[in-house]
Amino acid sequence: MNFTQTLKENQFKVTPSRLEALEVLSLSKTPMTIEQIWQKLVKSQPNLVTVYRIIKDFKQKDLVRQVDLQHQHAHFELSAKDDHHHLVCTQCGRLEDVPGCQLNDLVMQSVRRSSNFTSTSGHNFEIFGLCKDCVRK
Amino acid sequence: MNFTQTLKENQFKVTPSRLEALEVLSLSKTPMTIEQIWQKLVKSQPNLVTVYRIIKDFKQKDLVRQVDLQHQHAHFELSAKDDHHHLVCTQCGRLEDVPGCQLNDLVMQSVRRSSNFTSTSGHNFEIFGLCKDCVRK
DNA sequence: TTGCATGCAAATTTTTTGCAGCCAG
DNA sequence: CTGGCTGCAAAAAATTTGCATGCAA
Repeated sequence: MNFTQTLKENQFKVTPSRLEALEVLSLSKTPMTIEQIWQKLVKSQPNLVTVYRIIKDFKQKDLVRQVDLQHQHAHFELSAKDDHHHLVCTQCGRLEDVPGCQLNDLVMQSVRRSSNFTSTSGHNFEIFGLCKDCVRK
Repeated sequence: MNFTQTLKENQFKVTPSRLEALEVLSLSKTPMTIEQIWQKLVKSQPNLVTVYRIIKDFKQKDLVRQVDLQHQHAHFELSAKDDHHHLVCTQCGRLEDVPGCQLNDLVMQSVRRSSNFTSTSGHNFEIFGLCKDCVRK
């Protein structure tokens, strides 16, 4: 993927922090917290505040989506990634991706029946439970 | 519903704040923030910190589920309420319930295919978009 | 009476804001 | 050049913790 172009298309100036943020997110297999993203930004080394701002702006433009794993912080992942869901351990936070998304019909149906909404920008689907390690304890 | 019994079954002492918290949650049509719950606790008038603790304990025992509407704070609703989903306006936070839940098959299927999880305690499904009022702007 | 519950104050943690200087376009 | 971008410091917001007292069981 061409990150420079992605930024330009979304009316962002092309800066090292933004480019590296996109790179880091694209390389991550799991949703990341702001703090985690920040620690991976080894080349540009921006201020933590800047990371907050970058991700917030990305979210506004739907470049990233926010995922709530109910484990302290908000997590973020690239919207461009395939739709998928998450299995989350309520005890230890362990995370597993559920590949594919069979929710599009349901999403469209829900919107069609809604009186207040006519379109959607995305959706979240997380399944919570205890992972096998935490079940044992 | 008998709130006293609910508390006893979950090894909680029966206190005015806890009883009223259950009552308030059961009367609410939408998920509430800690702050909103606190403001509704007019009879017991507990400290805000106490509400944080009560809801945290309830969540631990799966009496309430946490819902992330991506609008500043975490929201909570009674687990006992029927499964349903939410349509959330990313602009103004407007909320609409999507009644019923057609996800049980998908949840079970996901767990069956998972290598790390064997059971679930719940799931969240939120659809984000712009409500009709915010689309106009 | 005994230990969980609560209030209060304070500490932590998380996120946002203001402002000056910097740099991509 | 010029307006958006960033760093730094500080503020604000959200949540947690410690400890003394209170009250349900």
